[in-house]
Amino acid sequence: MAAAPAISPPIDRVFHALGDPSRRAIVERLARGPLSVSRLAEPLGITVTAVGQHLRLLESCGLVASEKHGRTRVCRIEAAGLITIAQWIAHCRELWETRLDRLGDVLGEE
Amino acid sequence: MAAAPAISPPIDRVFHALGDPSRRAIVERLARGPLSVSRLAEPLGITVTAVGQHLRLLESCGLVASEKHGRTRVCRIEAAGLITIAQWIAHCRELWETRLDRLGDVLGEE
DNA sequence: GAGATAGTCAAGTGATCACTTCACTATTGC
DNA sequence: GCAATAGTGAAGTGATCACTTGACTATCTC
Repeated sequence: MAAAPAISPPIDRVFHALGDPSRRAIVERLARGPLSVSRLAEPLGITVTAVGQHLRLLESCGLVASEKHGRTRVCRIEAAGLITIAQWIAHCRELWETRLDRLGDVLGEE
Repeated sequence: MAAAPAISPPIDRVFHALGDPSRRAIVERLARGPLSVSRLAEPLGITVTAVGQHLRLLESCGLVASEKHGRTRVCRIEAAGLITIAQWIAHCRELWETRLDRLGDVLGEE
């Protein structure tokens, strides 16, 4: 066995999703306003199929939402995914600052 | 050709780095205080070699720093990487809010 | 100096990734 | 109804990933 990296709950998927430049470009672009799949594909230099695959992933981790209007799928940004990672960063910062506080206490005691 | 996903500047690497649960655990753990390589490996259930590989990646994108003291490598968290992604999120939020503002203007005009 | 301890290097492996192409199914507009 | 348009599904491919093992180099301790 080449080993398993443990389970993959949402937060993994969100970071992983944003680790890809095409997907990050999609999110950034949708932050400016809703777009169709083919519109999203245009500047990326990849096929609509590939964009569709990225969108499925982005939707699955709360970074994008979409709905079909006729034959067009309209995509828009979804805050949930971004909030997830913002919270993780905040959590880290908290741990870090708590530690600095404790360190300050110890130094203060002397 | 199976296509290239474009260039990979720091921000890609940071997101990619944090997409792995072991690496995220390392960062989280170091937020509580500095640790040696083998201490980091202990709760992860992977070899020190693997941890060393993760650390190299984490260092290369400004999430961790380390220095050798004798035969031990002491690792600590580094803010740069986290700041990078926090800024990206802020950038997205800005785009999104600007758009909402413009939308508000348009609606207000009528 | 000898033996344990801490980490590193090189090579290999199976799994996953980011794409592709080709065939197909809605819709839309003349 | 028919052709163009918008998207989806399945299968395949090369590249990268997250690990491993085994051999090696410091460094510390007695």
